[in-house]
Amino acid sequence: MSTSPRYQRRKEDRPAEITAAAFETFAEKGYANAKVADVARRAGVSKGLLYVYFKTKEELFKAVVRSVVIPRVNALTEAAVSDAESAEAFIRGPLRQFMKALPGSPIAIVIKLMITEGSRHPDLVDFYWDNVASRGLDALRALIARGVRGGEFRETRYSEYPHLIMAPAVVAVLFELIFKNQRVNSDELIDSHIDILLENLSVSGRAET
Amino acid sequence: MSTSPRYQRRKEDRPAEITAAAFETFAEKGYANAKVADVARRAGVSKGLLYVYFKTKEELFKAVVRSVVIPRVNALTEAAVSDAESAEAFIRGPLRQFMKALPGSPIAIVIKLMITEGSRHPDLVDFYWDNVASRGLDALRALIARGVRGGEFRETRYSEYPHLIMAPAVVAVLFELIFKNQRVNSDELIDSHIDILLENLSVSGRAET
DNA sequence: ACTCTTACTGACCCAAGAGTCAGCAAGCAG
DNA sequence: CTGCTTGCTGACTCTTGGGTCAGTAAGAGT
Repeated sequence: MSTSPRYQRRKEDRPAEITAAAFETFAEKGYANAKVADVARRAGVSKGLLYVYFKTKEELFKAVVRSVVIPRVNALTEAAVSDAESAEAFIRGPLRQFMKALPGSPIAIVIKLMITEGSRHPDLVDFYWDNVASRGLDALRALIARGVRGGEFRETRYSEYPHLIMAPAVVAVLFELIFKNQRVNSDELIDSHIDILLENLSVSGRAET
Repeated sequence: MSTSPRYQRRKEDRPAEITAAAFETFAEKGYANAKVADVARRAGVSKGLLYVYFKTKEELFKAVVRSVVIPRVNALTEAAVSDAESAEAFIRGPLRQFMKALPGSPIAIVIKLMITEGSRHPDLVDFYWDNVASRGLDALRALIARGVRGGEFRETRYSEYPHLIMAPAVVAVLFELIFKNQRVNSDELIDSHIDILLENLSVSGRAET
């Protein structure tokens, strides 16, 4: 009676599998409360093997952030600058969708980890700034500029501080993070904000609600 | 040669002193990385004594949040509802000051702790919601309602979602928390937001910048 | 089928830090 | 001055969890 092998050798896939398991674990528990043993179990791997691929828990953490963040940002920033649709259409469509999806997305978790562990990992903060925050803000600025150039929008404070465009979405993320998605309707909050935003940007003055 | 006593017995003052020291320590390190021994040393007290007054580290944490949060909230919410100044004046004055002060205030630290440890202390989250978030939002709603009633403001989405009023201030807090007050000018960001907000609320339509 | 490389395991080690407790001494009462 | 209460100390224990390594077995090569 031949037993099936107790494990397979899959050198190639291990790092990605471990990274994915680590992301889930960090998402649930936060960095400090996530045990390396948990990550290993989730990845279907022994603790020893994990330490073959990642020198320390901290290095594993950095790998997670890197692997999760970059792909998400590229897609959106590219879309924002393209001329495929009007700036207003982009705000009402893709941008609004993005904002509504934020609380449930991996980026929400990265934001949380940034707040939690950022002070102890300055290089990670730099990485996040360069690759996410800063690029996102630039994309928004470019979007508004495109709208102004095309005569859709007037010049407002939003050109200077695109932070104000994202702020409500970030707050929605925090509310769901802290209060476990019960005490505020994120979708309506985002919709209200988009209305206010576009009314403010509009060249034609106030429309009826 | 008589030595001065090695310690004084000050039963009454100990809890408050320990709570204060704990707040500073949690602020610097976060809950998980703060050592009880550090708190004790900072309070000028032995670890054993700390455990006389607080059964566990967690209970100490709750005591900290309770003692820090309540006094701050009362002052502002009361001012918001009083008729001493017009709603617009209140927004341009005290509310704006409050927003600018937020990142450096204890509330910022409590927000961080809420994000970090909230999931493990549901009763604390409830406490925070009841005594801070919910009350703050109600006060803002009341403020806007007062403005509308007095003919200063028109009805807008802000009445429904006062979250949108605070959102930029919260984002400013996060930026300083994560990026250590270098990469955004919080004060100007708040000023810009207040301008946009009041323009939107104004019954008379758009004014010149 | 036999060998050899190496991906992989899991028992182990050890530092860190939460929580305990027997005893010490401040300082009031008589 | 003496005794007694109790606020206070700090050395101790014990658990938790990050990190190691000697050994095991997958599975390719011959």
